[in-house]
Amino acid sequence: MMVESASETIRTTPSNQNGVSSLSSQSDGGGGREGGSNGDTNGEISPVDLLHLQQQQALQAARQFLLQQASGLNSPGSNEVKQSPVQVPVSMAMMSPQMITPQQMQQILSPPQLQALLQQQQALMLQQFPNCFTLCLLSCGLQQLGSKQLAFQQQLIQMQQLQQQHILNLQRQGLVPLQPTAAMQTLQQAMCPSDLQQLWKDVSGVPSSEEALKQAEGLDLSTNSSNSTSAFPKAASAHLPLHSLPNGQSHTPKRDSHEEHTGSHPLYGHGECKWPGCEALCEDIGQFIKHLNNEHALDDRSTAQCRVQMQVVQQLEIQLAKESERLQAMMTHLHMRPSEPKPFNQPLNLASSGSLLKRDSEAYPEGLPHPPTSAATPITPLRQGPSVISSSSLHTHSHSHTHAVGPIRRRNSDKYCTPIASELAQNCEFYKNADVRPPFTYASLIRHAILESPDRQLTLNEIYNWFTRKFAYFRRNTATWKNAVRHNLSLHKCFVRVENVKGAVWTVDEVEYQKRRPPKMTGSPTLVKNMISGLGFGSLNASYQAALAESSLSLLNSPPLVTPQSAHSLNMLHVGHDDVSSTVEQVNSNGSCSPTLSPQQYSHPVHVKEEPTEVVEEDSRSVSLLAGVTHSLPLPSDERDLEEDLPTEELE
DNA sequence: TTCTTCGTAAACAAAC
DNA sequence: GGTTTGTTTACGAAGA
Repeated sequence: MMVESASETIRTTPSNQNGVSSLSSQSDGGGGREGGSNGDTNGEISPVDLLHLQQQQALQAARQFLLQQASGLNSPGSNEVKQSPVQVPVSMAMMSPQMITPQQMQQILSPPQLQALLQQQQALMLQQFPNCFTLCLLSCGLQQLGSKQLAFQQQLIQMQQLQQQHILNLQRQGLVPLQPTAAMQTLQQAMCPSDLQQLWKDVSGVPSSEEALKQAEGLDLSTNSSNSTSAFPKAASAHLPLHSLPNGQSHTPKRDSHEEHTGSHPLYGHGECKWPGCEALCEDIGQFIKHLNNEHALDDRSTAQCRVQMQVVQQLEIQLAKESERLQAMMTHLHMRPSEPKPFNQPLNLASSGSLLKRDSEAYPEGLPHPPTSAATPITPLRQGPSVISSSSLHTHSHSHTHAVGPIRRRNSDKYCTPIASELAQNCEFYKNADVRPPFTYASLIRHAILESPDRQLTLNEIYNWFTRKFAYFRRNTATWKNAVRHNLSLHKCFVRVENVKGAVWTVDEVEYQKRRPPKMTGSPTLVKNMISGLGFGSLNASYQAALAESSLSLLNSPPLVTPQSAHSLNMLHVGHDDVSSTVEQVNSNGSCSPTLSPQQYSHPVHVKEEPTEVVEEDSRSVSLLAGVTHSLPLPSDERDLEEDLPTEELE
């Protein structure tokens, strides 16, 4: 029964809808409900501007190619260029009035400026993704870049179409006398053979001519594509047909038959040729193969298109490298272990979408909730695995049973997720509108809700309201999560129920909350620090480790706080996973839509609006509560508060 | 393998 | 009597 119920929950969960499609639409400037707002909030570029920049980039790339070809204008090959006066107007008409011709572009901008524009465009593309992108990079490493690359490639396809149209147009006008040899040289000069091959596979999904030859000869090319940063599975490229060979040979029958067998081809879909700017209708894969061989053989035009595409990809790779370096620097700064090269075909957290996402939660270095994360994985890391952010986001877990969300979320929250306050602060809009389960435990969320309130106390109903207000996810299945909230409130000693005149309110006993953390990490700051370094940052969540190290350092650097009496408590305060967040928050949280709490604030004694009518409990809860009540006035965080709060721990 | 944590479901009681 | 609130137990999944 439980299983069925859970399964039903999963089935009815629209989490998948938050996946790639959702974010993709954002990327496309569709202005989805949420995504739109995010984009507007974080990006300084509108979809229209982005499109315009893309067009400019496409033209820029084309222009560069044309300039290179210009040197060989007098070559005899120019005679081979098709000239169709009639087609010129047509092709021109296909171009958006907003587009700027290469000539105009040249008049307006200098090559360096154009190049700078290109770079800028690339950066903007990265920024196009909501802040989750940066967050994902931080929390999940680069693993989700693969899915982002997909998004980029979708944009590239659009750019390709523009590029090809323009190039074709120029060719038809006789402005681009392509010379086969020159074109090939240009290609070869652009990149080394291996890169060329990789790009062919990564970007166009078409094997390079060289590789094609090898494949035709039955050579094993498995050695290529080192750490495939491509979002395209190797298998896909491996099955790519050889549309043409330098020597004029066509693809091998074997491959052909395979293509026809599988009926799939990266350049074929919906009965159309997906070659940039082609869209030729092909009834079946066989016809498509013929079309591919006839129309998209290795000629000047195809080479030019490839060349342009390569430049675009190169720029993206450069940008990726820069962002990677930035990430490394950030992680290093945050005491995180520099992430090792990870396959980019793994989803970003938050959401990661489906097919491309790995189900292995381990794939996420640190999860982010990346909820907002990747375009491909809008889901939270929780459930769908995807998520992701959880992102899910992150992974497409085949959660066929009971726990649609729980376990996954929990692990993510404890091990991989970024600090809750930071995460919520940075992605509050996302969670507020996207039906994505937050990658945090109920306890963490409840605690955050309570601590976020002015008086550090909330009634059950207020907690409910906070959940529904902050997370779209909690606007459904109310019976389930509300029960879970109540269950957590009752179960965890860190949540203290205080009777008011008006009723009962719930507060947080921070000390108790922190005590939930692994006992191993308690001890002297030095011990903690040593343990962290001893672990080599390998067995713990990077952010967690970083926070631990950070806390340890902060403790060491805060003599007033470290007293023999308080050392133990302090440790506990700084060991909690959400403390991690708290600690890290201080480092990371910059702009946020919701107030974030510093560790001191989190551990600040609760101020109960009205004195409890009676304190019946005599367990630690009551003791802690009394201590909290005693300290009443919520002052700004400072050492004194923390110090005063610490003795409560000794009472136990 | 065992223990712990977490999420979920459910039963139950008291208060509203 | 119905709903809300709070407590408790049980179970399964996942990770350490």
